[in-house]
Formats: sequence, C-alpha cells, structure tokens
Amino acid sequence: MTKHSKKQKKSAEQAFLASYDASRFPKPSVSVDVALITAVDGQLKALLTRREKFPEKDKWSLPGTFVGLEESLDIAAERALRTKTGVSGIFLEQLYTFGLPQRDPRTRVISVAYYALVNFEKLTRLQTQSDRIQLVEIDVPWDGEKGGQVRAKDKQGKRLKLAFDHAEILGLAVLRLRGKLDYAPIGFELLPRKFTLRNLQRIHETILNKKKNKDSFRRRILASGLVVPTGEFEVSVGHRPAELYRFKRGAIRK
Amino acid sequence: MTKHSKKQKKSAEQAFLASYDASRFPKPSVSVDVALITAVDGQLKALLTRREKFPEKDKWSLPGTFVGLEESLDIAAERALRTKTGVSGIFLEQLYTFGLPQRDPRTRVISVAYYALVNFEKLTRLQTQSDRIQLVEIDVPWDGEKGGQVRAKDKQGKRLKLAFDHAEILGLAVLRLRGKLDYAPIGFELLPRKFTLRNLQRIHETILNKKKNKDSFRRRILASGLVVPTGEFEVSVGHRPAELYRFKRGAIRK
DNA sequence: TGAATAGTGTCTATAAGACAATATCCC
DNA sequence: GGGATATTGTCTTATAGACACTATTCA
Repeated sequence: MTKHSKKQKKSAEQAFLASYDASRFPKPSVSVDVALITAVDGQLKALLTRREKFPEKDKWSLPGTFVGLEESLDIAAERALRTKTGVSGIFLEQLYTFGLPQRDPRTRVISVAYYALVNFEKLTRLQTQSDRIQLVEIDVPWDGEKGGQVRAKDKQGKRLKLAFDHAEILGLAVLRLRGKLDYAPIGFELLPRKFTLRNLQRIHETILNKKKNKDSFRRRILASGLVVPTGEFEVSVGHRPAELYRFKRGAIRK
Repeated sequence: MTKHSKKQKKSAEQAFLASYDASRFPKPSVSVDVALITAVDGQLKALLTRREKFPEKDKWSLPGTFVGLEESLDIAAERALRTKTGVSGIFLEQLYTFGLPQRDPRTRVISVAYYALVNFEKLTRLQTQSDRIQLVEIDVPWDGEKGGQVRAKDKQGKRLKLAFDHAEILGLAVLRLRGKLDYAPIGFELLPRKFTLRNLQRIHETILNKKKNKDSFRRRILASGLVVPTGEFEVSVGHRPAELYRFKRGAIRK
C-alpha cells in the first residue's frame, strides 16, 4: 500500500467515524455491582445496603452504580464501592456479567459484577453508620458448581431478603473465592498486614467451610514462599504466642 | 405489614415503574464477541473474520454482535456464533467483560466476551467458504497470568492484524482453558465423540503447550471416571490400535 | 519380521494427613 | 506449675513422573 492510498484510507475511516450515529440502536443500561466480602469469627460477611427506593424497596442489595459513558468498568466499580461505602484501595476483581432481560423491573440492565476483599478491621468505621449499611453474614451451601440457596442473616440471625439477582452474585463470588484460594494469594486480602499462620488457616477454613490439617497447611504455606516471618510475636494471648508473618508480594506459588 | 398496606406498596411500586424513564441517562452499547477455539495437529486455532467495514477494516476480528434489548447475553453469543459462522449447539461459556472507554472508535462499546470449544471436524464445512472466515493458528506465549504478545497466523504463516482488543480476548480465552483443564471436563469438547486416550493427551498438551507424562496422564484420566471404554478400537493405523473411549457426562473428578 | 504405538508393572520422589513430642508464654 | 497453643519430627498414604517391559496390529 502506498503512502498516498494509506492516507486516503485513513480519511475514509475518519469520515465514517464522524458520521457514525450511535443513537440509531436502542441500548441496554449497564451497571456494576460489588460483592464486598470479609471474614470475621469464622464467618463470611458481605456488605449490603437496604434499598430505600423502588424497585425492590426494603430489600438488601450490593453497592452498585450505573457505568459512566467515559468511565471504565474497573473505575466504575471502584467508584461504587467508594461512594456507597467509603472503602477504597482494596482488592477488586471482575466476577461475571449478569444479563437476563428481566433481572431488573425498571428496564433492561446488564450488570457487571465485581467482588472485593478487605480485612474486617478496615471496616470498623462503618459499624457506627446507620443501619442502612450492614455487614451481613452469608451462607453459601454449595458443594461443587451449584447447590443450595444463598442466605444472608443480620446480627439477630434474621434472614434478609436480597434484591434482584444479588443472591446469585454473592454465591458466585464465594464460589470464585473457593476456587482461587489454592493458587492465588487472596487469603491475605482478608487479613491485617501482620498475621499468624493460624489466622491464615482460619481464613482458609472459613472460605472453604472445611477444617484443614494444621501441619500440612503450615508446611504448604511456608513452602510457597508467599509469606515471610517478621520476627515479631503475638502478645498477651494467654498461651505461647505465635510468630507474625507478612505477605510477600510477587512470589510465585509452585 | 397488613394486607392493605402491602397492596398500597405494590401499587406504589407499579406507579414508579410505569413512570420510570430509562432514556434519561446516556448509555453505552453492549456487544458480545465469541472466541471459537479448536485444536488441529497440535495447534490451537481460532475462527476469525476479516472486517469489510470501518472501523478496523481489513483487520481480523472475533464473530460478534450487538446485544438485543430483549435478549440474554448467552443467547446473543449463541446467535453471533450461529449467524456469523453457522456453528451451533457447542460448548459456550462467558469469559470476561471488556469495557475500556476507547476500545471501539465508533462509540462506547462494552463487550461481553465468550469462548466456545468445538471439534475441528465439525468445522470442515467452513473450510470451503470464502476467505473472509478463516481458522487461524493462535500462539499465546503466556507463562503465568500474563506474558508475551498473542499472535495469529494464516496458513502461509503470515501474521494477521487483530481488530480492537481481540488479541487480548483470545489470550484470556486460552488462559482460561489452561486453568480449567485440570478440573473441568473441557478437553472432550475439542474431540469427536469417540477418541483414544492419546488423542485426549494430545489435546491437553496442545492447550498447555507442554508435554505430559503418558503413564500418569493415562492413570489420572482413567481414575477420574470421566471416560468409559467403548470396546471399539482404531483401525488401519499402522501400529497396535488403541481403544476408543467416550466422555461420561456428570462424573465428578475427584 | 520389523516398525510403531498401546497398555502394564514397578520404583522413586513429593506432598498431604495423622499423630506425637517438645517449646514457650501467660496466668 | 498448669493451661493453652506454637512448632517440630516422624510415619503413613496417595499421586505423579521415570523407566522398563510386554502386547498387538499393519506394512
């Protein structure tokens, strides 16, 4: 192709783009929803907000927002999390896109779901907020790919109704966690910067909903090189204190 | 809540929905793109079409389409595959959603990417079609999470230019394949109904781009229970014929 | 008969689970 | 000292890789 014809082609493309009318086609709305998950006392919890408006008024939903026209999906998810819950700078990863035509009664809304992980202590500010935002215990009794119903319970153990298809999103988020746990360093996202190996084991057991062998867990984690001892120890724990470790970014696990 | 107030609430919600105006907000366009992958002669190939229109004219792209307003994402992906390539009824699974604001020069287009797997022999009809649709050798030199550049080559080994961010989609599709291979029965999707264990091993080696030990591969597959012998054997292969197996749907792999 | 690959048996290395013994801190 | 958990060591079991050997078909 000559330089001349290249220039011709370029301008033809520019003319095409200039005359392109995106409004000719009807479009769905696009939102992001974020499943923010943490672990406390051997229980997985998710951050939910009670809806004050129609539709699905008074049901509990994941923090979400519509995607801005000039905004990437990742940025939209980060913005939803920040503006609705005050949390930012944490692990956030795309999960799955939900697009059944009737999933939102208002209009066609396609939702790109994300999941986020955070150490519980970073959320303590939220505890003092209104009861519109709550950390809610979630229960995902799925064995393999799918399974029983996802349940969300408030502090009194009362079951909460989830809006839209958000129960399904939560279920898939936990399933993804379980699947990635053994080959991606995600357990650390739920812990403070320094932690004991037993803390980490507890996190794994909470996510998998299954006891793990202490000895081999310890060996496996240490052998992975993902963790380095700090030389510091727990204090005032009423028993022999365990050494504190920290996560070593970038180490490749086997 | 009394029956009366429930009814009140219900009608309030209906009134809200009736007056909801979805056109108030500007919206992105939403498309699906499908990475159809097969394996031939130890090489992974993808089905690509040469673009005849702007933008990205003459570059090669994945079959795709805009999502209909009343159509689920899965159905849209299935439709794109069927109408653009004539293939249907095959393995199709959502991959990831791509949404950078500038990924399409026309307007904001968010693309929900899918990947599909099919046995090469089901595609033979396509070989006779125009050269606008081609099965193209793809090369994904990624070690772990990310890595080198994805390359697509035509039959003469000439490198093809890929449109939009479709190289990235192909790379992620192959990465997903590699990750799922050991715990999901996806190798079978690339084989005919009856196959030898060596055929299956070849598929695994092609996907992982890595030789596998014959003995332990055999043991592992047989132990998984995912495969049952048919009692039939290869014929006229110039050496001792191997037994043909078939995939046993629903067996759980350890 | 020889080429070529299928299929089987055995040994070794590695990693996880089970169990036990010892170490250390706090009360 | 006693309670409680951390940390280390050893044994057993399951699995993957390496290697060698036998089996079977076809040219």
